[in-house]
Amino acid sequence: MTQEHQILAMPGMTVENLRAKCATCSMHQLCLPMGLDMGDMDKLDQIIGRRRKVVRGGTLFRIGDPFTNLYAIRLGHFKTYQINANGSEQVTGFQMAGELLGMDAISADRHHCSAEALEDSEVCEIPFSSLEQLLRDMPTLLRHFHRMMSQEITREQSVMLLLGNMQATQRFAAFLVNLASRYEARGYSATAFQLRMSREEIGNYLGLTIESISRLLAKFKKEGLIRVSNREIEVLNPTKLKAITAGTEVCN
Amino acid sequence: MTQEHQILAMPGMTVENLRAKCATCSMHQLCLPMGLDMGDMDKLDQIIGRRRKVVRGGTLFRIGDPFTNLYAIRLGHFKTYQINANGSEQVTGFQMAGELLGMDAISADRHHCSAEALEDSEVCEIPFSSLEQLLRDMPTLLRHFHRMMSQEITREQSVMLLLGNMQATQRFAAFLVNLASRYEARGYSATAFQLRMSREEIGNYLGLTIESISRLLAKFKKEGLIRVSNREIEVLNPTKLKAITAGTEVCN
DNA sequence: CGTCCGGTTGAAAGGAGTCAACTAGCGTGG
DNA sequence: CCACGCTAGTTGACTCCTTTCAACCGGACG
Repeated sequence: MTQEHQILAMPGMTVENLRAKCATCSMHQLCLPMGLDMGDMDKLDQIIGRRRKVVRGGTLFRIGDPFTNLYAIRLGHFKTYQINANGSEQVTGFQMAGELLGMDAISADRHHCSAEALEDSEVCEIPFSSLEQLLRDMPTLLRHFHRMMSQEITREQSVMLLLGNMQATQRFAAFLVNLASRYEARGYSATAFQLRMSREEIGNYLGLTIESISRLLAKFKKEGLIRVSNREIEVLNPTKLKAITAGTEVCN
Repeated sequence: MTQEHQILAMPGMTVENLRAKCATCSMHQLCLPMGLDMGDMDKLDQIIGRRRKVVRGGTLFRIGDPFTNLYAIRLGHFKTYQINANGSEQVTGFQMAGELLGMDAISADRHHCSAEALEDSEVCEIPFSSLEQLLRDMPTLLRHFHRMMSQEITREQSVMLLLGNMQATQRFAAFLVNLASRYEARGYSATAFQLRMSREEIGNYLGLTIESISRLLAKFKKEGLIRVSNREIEVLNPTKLKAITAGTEVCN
């Protein structure tokens, strides 16, 4: 059952309603499966601020910016990164349409990372103070918001696992498997997709160098696991890729 | 200004009140500086469940356990860890008195990591459903809760940075500096403390082997940065340790 | 007194990084 | 339209940091 089907299984939900709502803001895509009814959705609509386009390479927010909004990605891809004390970057994540940005900023009212668009993108601004007010009257939304924050925590924990005790091959396999499953959850192909980020950004995220990524790509290609052409990826053997990720298959 | 001073600067707060409240649950220590008044504190008291003692080596919760409670550490130290698909552990954090455990479980109603006591410890159970109910009526608490979740996100991001682009020496320095600052924030010495975790657990957390930790300890000792005796640590040169953490000082 | 466990130290091995040369694709401007 | 230069990516050779393997130490405990 795809996410769309889950959404349509909601009481009172029609394809037209769904289209109309989802067109407004990806926050709806996030909220619909959680049991929000149409009345709740309308209230949510009212607090959602303006849409904002961000061109490829443009920044949505920077480290240190005062925190006022969360951002729901409507369209496109982003990366978030931190800057080390010595000036070096660390990519902390890649986000796609339907995901929420800026939750790390709540703790200190300042953004702790920067967000940059990997392609021309569009977001909805969600003024956090309005959202928090709304959360008080809408238990379902409150619950959902907490789930989203918690999900971000678990996501980061799995990256810690990746960086903490996986070898290069396993890390890269895990990266591809993760991307594939996220595209699949959004109704796109899990076996053919485009990398929106550069080799350098992938390497930075995985704690590897650009050369290592290049070599791993070549290796997977040689072993018949994937087909690669520039940033175009086709997964030929998802099972084995998952086995490598799990550490079942020892890759040499 | 220490945390205790901040707390005492709150209107209507006396040393006795503070003692009484903090004795009940470390959640109060967390909440007091955030502007909760005494009435709010009492309401919080009412939902806080039983205290629970966990002996050294005992587990508070395990991966896969159904999620019902958050836990505020009253006393002692814990570690949280995940299990990889191939069965290997990854320590995701060390928690001390005054910190909150279990927030990663909200997203899927199951715990995503296990929590084990590093010494005889005590926690307060906070039934999450009651807490969420209370959050609706107490904007200050709601805000505070969101801050705590967000703080966990930023904490993990800094671990990602540590694992993603720091060398062994820098990682270990960062680990010590982080511990020191947390003890300081709790009113303990920032220069002399005891490691509650084994070399193995430190290594696992930092993505290094037990031997590497041992060597780094010896190295820092030789360079006059610290004094070590078993698990007793004394920081002799905090400035240089911070410089190594920051990557300013290149350590050889 | 022997054994076990946590920790230390040394020597060798290996995986990823660094350095460097090279290729391909793409936009610009003559 | 082609040449040029720029950027992103690839590939090879070598280096180095951390791991691995192994021996050893010392305190706790039965």
